[in-house]
Amino acid sequence: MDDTAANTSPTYRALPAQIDLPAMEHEILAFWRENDVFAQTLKHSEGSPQWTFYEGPPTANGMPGAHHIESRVFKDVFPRYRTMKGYHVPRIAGWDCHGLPVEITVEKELGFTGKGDIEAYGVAEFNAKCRESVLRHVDAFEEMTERMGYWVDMSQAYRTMDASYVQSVWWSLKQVFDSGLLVEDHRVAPYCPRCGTGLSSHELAQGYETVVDPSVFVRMPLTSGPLANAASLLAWTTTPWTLVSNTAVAAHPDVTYVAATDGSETLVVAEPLFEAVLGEGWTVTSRFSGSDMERWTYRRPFELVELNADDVEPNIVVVDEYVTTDDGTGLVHQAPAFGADDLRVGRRYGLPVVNPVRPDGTFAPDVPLVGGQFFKHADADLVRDLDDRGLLFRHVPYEHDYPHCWRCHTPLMYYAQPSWYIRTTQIKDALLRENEKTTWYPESVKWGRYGEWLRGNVDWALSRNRYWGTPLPIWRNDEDPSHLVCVGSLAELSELAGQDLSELDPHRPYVDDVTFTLPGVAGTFRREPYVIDVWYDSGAMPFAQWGYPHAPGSVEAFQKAYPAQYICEALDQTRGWFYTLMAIGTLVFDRSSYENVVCLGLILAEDGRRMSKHLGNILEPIPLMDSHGADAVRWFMLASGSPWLPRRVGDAALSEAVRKVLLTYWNTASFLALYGRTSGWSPTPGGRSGEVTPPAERPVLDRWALSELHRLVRDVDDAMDRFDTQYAGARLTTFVNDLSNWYVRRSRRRFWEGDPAALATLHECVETLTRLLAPMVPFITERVWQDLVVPVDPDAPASVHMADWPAADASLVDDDLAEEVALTRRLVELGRAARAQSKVRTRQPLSRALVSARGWESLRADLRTELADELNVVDVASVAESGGETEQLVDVSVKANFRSLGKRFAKDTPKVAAAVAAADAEALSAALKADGSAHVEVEGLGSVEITPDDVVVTETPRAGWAVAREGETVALDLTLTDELVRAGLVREAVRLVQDARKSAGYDVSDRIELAWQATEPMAAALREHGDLLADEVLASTVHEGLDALAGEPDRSDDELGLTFRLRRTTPSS
RNA sequence: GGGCCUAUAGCUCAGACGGUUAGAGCGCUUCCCUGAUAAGGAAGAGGUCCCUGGUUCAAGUCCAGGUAGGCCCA
Repeated sequence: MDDTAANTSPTYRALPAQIDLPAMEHEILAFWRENDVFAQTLKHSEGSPQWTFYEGPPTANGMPGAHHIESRVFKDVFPRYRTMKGYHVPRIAGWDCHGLPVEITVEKELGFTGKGDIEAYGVAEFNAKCRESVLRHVDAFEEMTERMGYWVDMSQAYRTMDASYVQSVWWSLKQVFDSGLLVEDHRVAPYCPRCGTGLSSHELAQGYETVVDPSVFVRMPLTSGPLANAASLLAWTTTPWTLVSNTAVAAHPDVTYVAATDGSETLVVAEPLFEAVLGEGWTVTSRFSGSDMERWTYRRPFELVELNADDVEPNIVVVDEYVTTDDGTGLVHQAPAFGADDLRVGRRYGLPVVNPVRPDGTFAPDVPLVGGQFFKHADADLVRDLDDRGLLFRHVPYEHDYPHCWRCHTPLMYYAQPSWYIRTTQIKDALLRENEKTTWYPESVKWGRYGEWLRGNVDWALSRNRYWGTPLPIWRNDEDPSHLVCVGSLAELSELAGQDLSELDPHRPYVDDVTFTLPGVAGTFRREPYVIDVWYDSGAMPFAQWGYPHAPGSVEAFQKAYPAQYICEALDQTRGWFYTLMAIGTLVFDRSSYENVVCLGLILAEDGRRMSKHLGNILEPIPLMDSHGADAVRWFMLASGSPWLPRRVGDAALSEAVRKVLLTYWNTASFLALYGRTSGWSPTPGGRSGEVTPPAERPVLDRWALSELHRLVRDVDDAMDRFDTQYAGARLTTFVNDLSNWYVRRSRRRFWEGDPAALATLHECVETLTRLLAPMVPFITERVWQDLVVPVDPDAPASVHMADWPAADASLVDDDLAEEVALTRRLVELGRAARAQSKVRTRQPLSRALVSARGWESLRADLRTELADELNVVDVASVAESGGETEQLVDVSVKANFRSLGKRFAKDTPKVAAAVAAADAEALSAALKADGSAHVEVEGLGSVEITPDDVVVTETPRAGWAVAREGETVALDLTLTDELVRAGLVREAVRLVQDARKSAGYDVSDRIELAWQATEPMAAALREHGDLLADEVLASTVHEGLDALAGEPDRSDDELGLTFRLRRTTPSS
């Protein structure tokens, strides 16, 4: 990076044509590190309007993967863009430290199987292990973060386990508590028996797995009602283990049920399911509604546990609207301990809650048959027993999605237990209102996946019977359990407890030990022994990252940074972080905490499958970036395919990004450096170019390049503003290609000659392009900035990432010119096609090309020259200009232009089109040319006026080689004169000498001496055009005859009859 | 069962406002060009634009209904 060259005037540093991208990136990383560039960009922008980004904290107890790169690229690119746009964009990293995942990792390491082991080990010791394990992979995350160029401040990362963070969470819970929305309730909720705790709905959402469960149809003989002892209810369940706790069978009050017999027995099922369940051979004997069946009694399937129901009769038919006839039998087995609906209905009928399953998921030991068995494992024995007793009607495997613990994969139970809830259902309207104000990318998530979720909102089950988490800050009076105190900070707790607890670790078990009394209140207050859902922690980060409102300065910091303008995570956070952020923001501040949210799709392996250790198709982040370069990976993530769709990442896709975009850009910059240096040119005063030609006075291609550049600036800015990196990427790719393969290629001669206008144009293009690319590919652009901008511009910012985002200069955009160049390039394509078909190689000059195209007449002369030069013809002319004998020389065809005709004729378009096709093409074309309009007879419409816009006229010369497409034609006159042949031979000779120069390793500016010997007609050609040859190959002297360069090796081409020698005359540097 | 997304060349994907020969890149074949390029260019092969119906003078594009796959949920 250091400039060792003692230049007399500022000039570019040399950019090697070949570049090792990963190696270059490591140099740039060192440069950023040494100069603290990220911190500088923040300092530089201080005082500017703030644009806030929130970092969703990853859990650092697992290793980072390729999908982490994806989200981090998107988290990086827009803050960089906004920084260049003049905003202050602080970015603070965070680590998610609490929660079940951490506990489970530690449990596994210690070989624990359940909570008993933890209690025995000691909660303090266990939590200390958790604290240690949670930051275990921080190094790996930091390494990846740095390597990929994700700028985020990790030095002051917030950690959700820090005392200030926890207290901030407490403060927010107290707000919720005070508003009456934090309440205890006894509900059936998903429960993980292994972890011994309930789960929230968003945790539940993480853990569905497809499993095969037994689907059983069970006979439950009726013991009262009209069918007593004559028929059985046929009930259906996929959880046979809950049959032990059966207390009722539910029917829908309005559904018709039937009793049907096959001659040997009579069964009751819902009429709509009669055939599906029973099949052939059954006859309906009676019909009744569900409500008719209410309170009929039946014999329960198992007598393994006491029902304990003195005042009510158990095992009755109950009715409720929730019963469906979608599947099963329309008769639903009820076990109030294990189903939310069951509990609700059971309560209505006063039915007992029978729960023989202990919190660890096993049946109580004293239960016959299944005592001690894990609930899921009991299915087999229970089903066999039913079968033995003739109660099993049918038993089939049933594949469905069943919720499992999102971390330990244990099947969940729906289990009645007391829990603390946040009544989010009561702020549903506010959540919908806040969602309306939020911009989602892609838009469909807003009212699709996420909106659905909000509309079906259920209360947030907040408490967990666990150890490593933010403790629930609620203390309960042991003599009056309804008397609760919610504590918002350690300071508050100190005051209540009458001792200084400001240094207390606000975790279990230490907070559990804190008790207090209140004056005039009997009893002692003890903490509710729960920790809270870890998702609450991350959703609280907008304020908790600052320790708001307790920490000094946190109020100011928070007010400046709430809400965020931008957040981004993968789509799986829809019901996770995206929800908890919005919910907590709305609960506490009545305002969502973010305005724009980008949801990213999955990153798949090259084989189209999810990356997993199991499949062995994981791409490790660091090796991936060290083989292709972080810029290539970033470009892929940002611009290849749609960010919100699943995408396959692999070597092929990455190397394409390298070749098509990064290297093409690099080579253009390298080309500029080469010729800028060669000609001693520099864009600043002091260089040779002191006076820069104003753009308007530069040659046509320069003006075109600048026009394209400024259209690009406009489009890319627009796209980035809409968070559309895909479109930005597509536009940038097109421009890089146009600049390199049209502007530079066509302008090479001017660069060889050191034309200041060309150099200035290319410099402006590369410099601006570099700034446009900088947020997306920060490494290669920094390198170009350091080598091509910093050395020549004393006012240039020290890093491209401190530079201003380019502003489009509308005055440089010339749409007419763009169209003319587009036409020229289309004609070039046609000409090249004609060349290829005619088998006359491009190096052979031809006398003329004939062109027919709309817009040709007004095509400016310098573009016609470009065309002639590119096609290597002496002259280009229009078919019409080629002589008065058009009729003899060209075929004319006329075709309707539907787009134009459709606007005018609508329904009649086909008729007009047919009339155009039927018309005399030559006459029509001639009339259009002469008068600017023509008439055709259309059936039913009479004479209709046709303008040139309404038709596509294609003129194809009958002689020569012509290629025509969409009304545009290029024809080549293949007549070769001796003169043309000699000119072609000279070009062949030039190419041979150039090849020789190149293979001899000469520098592009080296001068040579040349000696040749040739047979006819090559010799004649070289004698005639010797000056041209000398000029082209930088020969200061040309000798006919080889002797002048005795000692140099012969180089020859037999086909052309040429032998030559060359020698470098410039002293080699 | 519900919601959302996707379906275009062998592969990966573009296709503003509907316009009549549907494109690019990769790969394949044959050439051309090259004094920056790991490039560039021309031609060829390769398509029922998932299916069916509808709207329209005109549908890959708009509408409805299906099919298949993905994600998320019940």
